[in-house]
Amino acid sequence: MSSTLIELCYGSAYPSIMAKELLHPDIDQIDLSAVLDALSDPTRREIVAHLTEVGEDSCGSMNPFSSKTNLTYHLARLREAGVTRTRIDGARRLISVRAGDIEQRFPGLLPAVLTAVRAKEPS
Amino acid sequence: MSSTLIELCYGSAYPSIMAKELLHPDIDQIDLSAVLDALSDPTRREIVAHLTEVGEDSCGSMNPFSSKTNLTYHLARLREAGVTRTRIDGARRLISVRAGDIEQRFPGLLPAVLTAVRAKEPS
DNA sequence: CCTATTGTTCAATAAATGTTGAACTCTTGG
DNA sequence: CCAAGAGTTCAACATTTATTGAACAATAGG
Repeated sequence: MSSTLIELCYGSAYPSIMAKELLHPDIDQIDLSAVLDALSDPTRREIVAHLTEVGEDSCGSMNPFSSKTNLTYHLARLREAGVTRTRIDGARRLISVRAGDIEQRFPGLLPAVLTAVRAKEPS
Repeated sequence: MSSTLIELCYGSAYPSIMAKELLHPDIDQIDLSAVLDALSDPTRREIVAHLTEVGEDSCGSMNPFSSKTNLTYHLARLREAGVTRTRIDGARRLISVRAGDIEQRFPGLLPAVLTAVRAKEPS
């Protein structure tokens, strides 16, 4: 795992690379431990469930789930694990779940987790 | 989570309770975070995969997976999460996966994880 | 150009995690 | 009863976590 947050976010500590493109693992590099770890946190699961429902959402819209700073952390965790994709849209970041990729890599896993989340917390 | 290992193992720090009955959550108390957390560790996943294959096994037979001491820790983790059941058989402990219970509580979850484990490490 | 908005970075902190070796307890077979 | 085998407990440790507030950077709109 990267040591600094900037490396975790951009895959490099180079300032020149900032705000260009965020680091996403490609399908083959998605690691089961990382995914399960990402999904083992209740806040992150709620984020994933929410994103699954709405398709795509900005960081700011998800403030109810956690504080702004902490959200950055959790979203980085999800993205770095390969669970979500973050695309830059002006000043905002739009997040979505990489449902197809995760399904391709670990069939049945995400649906099972989402079923469990919905069972506990009805939408 | 319990503070001391003895509490984690027996649900109480009372020495008189030792070696009598190990603490297992019942189905309704099995927590998704705890299960995902238990399964997020590669060593524990291998243990679960192995147990799924052989049905039931003793602590000592699983030494290849980790050191004796560490095995106690990981097995306590799995048992406390509700993933495995440990029954005492004389001087030995026989461990098995609570596949039915987990399936009832979180349908599809364990099969998906096991499929992923097998895909990575062919038996 | 200013400023509000959006989100990130940094440093700090408290707690949990995985791992180890030495000492211990319990059970069983001789 | 005693020694060997099975597994646990304990204390210690280096890492990783989740969380916070203050300061920062980038963009969009007036």
